[in-house]
Amino acid sequence: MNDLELRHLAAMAAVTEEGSFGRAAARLGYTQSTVSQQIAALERSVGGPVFDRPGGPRPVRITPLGAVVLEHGRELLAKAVALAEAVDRFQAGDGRIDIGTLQSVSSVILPVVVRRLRDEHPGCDIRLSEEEPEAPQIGDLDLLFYDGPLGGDVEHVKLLDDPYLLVAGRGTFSGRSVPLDRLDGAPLVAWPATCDQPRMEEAFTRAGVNPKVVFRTAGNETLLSMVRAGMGSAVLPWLAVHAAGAEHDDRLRVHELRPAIPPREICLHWRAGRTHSPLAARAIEIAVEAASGLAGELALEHSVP
Amino acid sequence: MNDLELRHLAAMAAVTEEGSFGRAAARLGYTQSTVSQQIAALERSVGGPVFDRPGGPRPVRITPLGAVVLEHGRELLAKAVALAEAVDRFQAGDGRIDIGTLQSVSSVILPVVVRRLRDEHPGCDIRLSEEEPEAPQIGDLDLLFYDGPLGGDVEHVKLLDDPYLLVAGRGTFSGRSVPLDRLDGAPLVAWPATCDQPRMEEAFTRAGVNPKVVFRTAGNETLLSMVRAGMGSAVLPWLAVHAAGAEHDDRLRVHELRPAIPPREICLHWRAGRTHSPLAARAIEIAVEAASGLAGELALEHSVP
DNA sequence: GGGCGCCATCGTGAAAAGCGATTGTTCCCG
DNA sequence: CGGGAACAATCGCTTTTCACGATGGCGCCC
Repeated sequence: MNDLELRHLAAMAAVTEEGSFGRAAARLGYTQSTVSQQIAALERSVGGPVFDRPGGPRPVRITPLGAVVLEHGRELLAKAVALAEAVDRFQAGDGRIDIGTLQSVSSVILPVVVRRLRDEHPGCDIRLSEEEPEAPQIGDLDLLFYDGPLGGDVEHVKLLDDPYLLVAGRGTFSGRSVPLDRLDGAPLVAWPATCDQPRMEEAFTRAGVNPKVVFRTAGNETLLSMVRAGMGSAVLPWLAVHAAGAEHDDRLRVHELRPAIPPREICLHWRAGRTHSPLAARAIEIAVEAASGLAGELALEHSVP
Repeated sequence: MNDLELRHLAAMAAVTEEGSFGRAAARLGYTQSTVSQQIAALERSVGGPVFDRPGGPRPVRITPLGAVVLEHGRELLAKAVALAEAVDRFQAGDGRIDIGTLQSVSSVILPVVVRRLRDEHPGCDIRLSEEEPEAPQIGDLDLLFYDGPLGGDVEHVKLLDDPYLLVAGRGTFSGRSVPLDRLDGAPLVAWPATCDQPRMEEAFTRAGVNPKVVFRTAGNETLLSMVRAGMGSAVLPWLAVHAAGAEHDDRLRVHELRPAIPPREICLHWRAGRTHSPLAARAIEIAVEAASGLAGELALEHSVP
C-alpha cells in the first residue's frame, strides 16, 4: 500500500485538472495508455477507484476516495517541487555557511570573503564565530581561519606566508632592516601566547635572542599605542601591521628583521573528507584569490627600496 | 531532475539514522547494494553527493547538500504516511458525507441512519441539508432522500411505499376504512403542493373526487391541530402519521381510504455513475434496512383488524 | 601487514514503465 | 436509429529499471 509514486500523483492531478486521461497524457508527455496504467497503479495502491469514468466525451470525475488522495497528493507534489527548488538554490550558492576565525587572524582576508560572497549570493546566510584562541576547534564550522596547525581530522590550504615585522617608535631603530640580535633584552609589547605567538617567540629563543616582554594584549590598537608611547617595540605579522595602517603612521617606523623570523602561515581549515557546499567551495576560492593578491602586494611593498 | 522517488528519500533517511548503508538496508529489507544504488540514483537526481563516505568502519555523514535534501525529504515522507493514513481512515469509513433531505420526508428513516452511522464510525462527519422543496437538486450531495422522481442524471433505490391515510377528527368518519368519494367536497387541510403532494391530489382528481383544501401548511403539528380543531381532515402518508403519533391521539382517528391512493415512494437518490464512499455505501444499506423494518411494521399494523 | 567492515561495481534475472494498436463504451448528430 | 467521434481499457511488445548476489577496492585496527 506504500508503493506510492509521485509520478502517479502527478498524473492524477493532471487528469483532475484536464478532465481527461488523454489530455493529461499530452500535458505530461505520456501516451493515454500510460496515464491509464499509472492511474490504475495508483488505484491499486490506495485500494479503490479514484476516478469515475462516465465513458464517452464526458469528463472523468474524482471519487470521494480520489478527493482524499488528491488533497494530500497535491501537498506532496508541492513539497517535491519545494525540495527541487531548495536544491537548485543550494546548488546556485545560497544557503548557510559557518566560518570561524580568531581575533587578529584574517582581519584583512575575511572581510573580502564576506563581501564578495554576499555580492555573488545575496540570499546566502553567512555566520561568523570567533573561536577561543586557546582551543580552536572546527566543531560544526564549514571553514576556520587559523594561523597554525590544528588538531583533529582536518584539511587546509595555506593562504599566505605572513612575515613578522618590527614596529618601533620613530627613531628607535635606524635603517630599513634591523638585525635580529638588536632585540635581545629590548622591551617588547606583544600578543598573548596564543595562535602562532609561542612558535614565533621560540624562534627568537632559538636564535639566542631574548627580548623583554613588558606588556601583552590582544588589542592591536592598544599595542601600537604602547609602541607610540615608547613602552617598547612590537613584532607583528605584516597582516596586522597592514590592517592597522602602521606604515603610514608618522610616529611609527616599520622595519624588517635580519635574519627574518619564519613567517606565520595563515591557513584555511575544514574537516577532512567533507564535501563542501558550493558556498564553501567559493569561499575557499575567494580566500585563496584574496590572499594571493595580498601576497603580491606584500612582495611589491618589500622589494621596492 | 524531478525523477525524485520517495523510496530513495526513505533510504536516505534510514542511512542517516543508521550511519551505514548496510544497516539501513537491513532495516528497509533491502540488500546493501540496492541501497547503494538508491542513494546513487538520488545523488544523480539532486546533482551531487548527499553523503560523505569516510571508508572503513566510520559512519557515513551527510553533506550540506544532503542536509537540504533530507530536511525536505523527511517532510515528504511524513506527508506520504499522512496520505496513507488518511486513505486508511477513509476506507475504514471515516470521512464526510453530505445527505440532503426535505421537510416531512424521512423524518423516521434519516435519524436511524444518522444514529447508526455515528455509532459505527465515531469519527465521521455527517452533514445534513434541507433542500428547497420546489427544486430539489442533488448538487454536491452524496445522498438525497426524496419522495418522487428527480431530474438530472440520478440513480436511486426505493426505500418504502408510503401509503396515504386519512386523518380525521374522532367521530368525523366511522369504520376502519373510508370510501374515497366521501372526501368529495369535504374540507381538507394539506401540505403545500410540493414533493409528492401534486401527484397525490391528481390521483383524487382522476378518481373524480374534489376535496376542498381549506388550509395548507408544511408543519405537521399545525396540520393535525387543525384537524383536531375540526377545520377539516388530512390525507397524509403513513410515515408522517406515524411520526406524529396520530394513531395514539384520542382526538384523532386514522382511516384507510378505499380504494387506496397510490402510495408515495420514498427513495434515496445519488448521482448516477458515481462511486460511493464506504460511508455512503453503508448509509444506503442502513437506510434500506431501516425502511424494510418500517415496511414490516406497516404491514403488521394494517393487517391486524 | 593481514583481517575485517564498509561501500561501489558488475552481471543477471525479474518486474515495470511506456508505447502503439486495438477493443469496448458512451454520447451526439445526422 | 445508426454511424461516427471521443474516450478509457486492454493487449503485446520493447526498453528501462529494480533488486540481488558476487566481487573488488578502500580504510581502519589489531
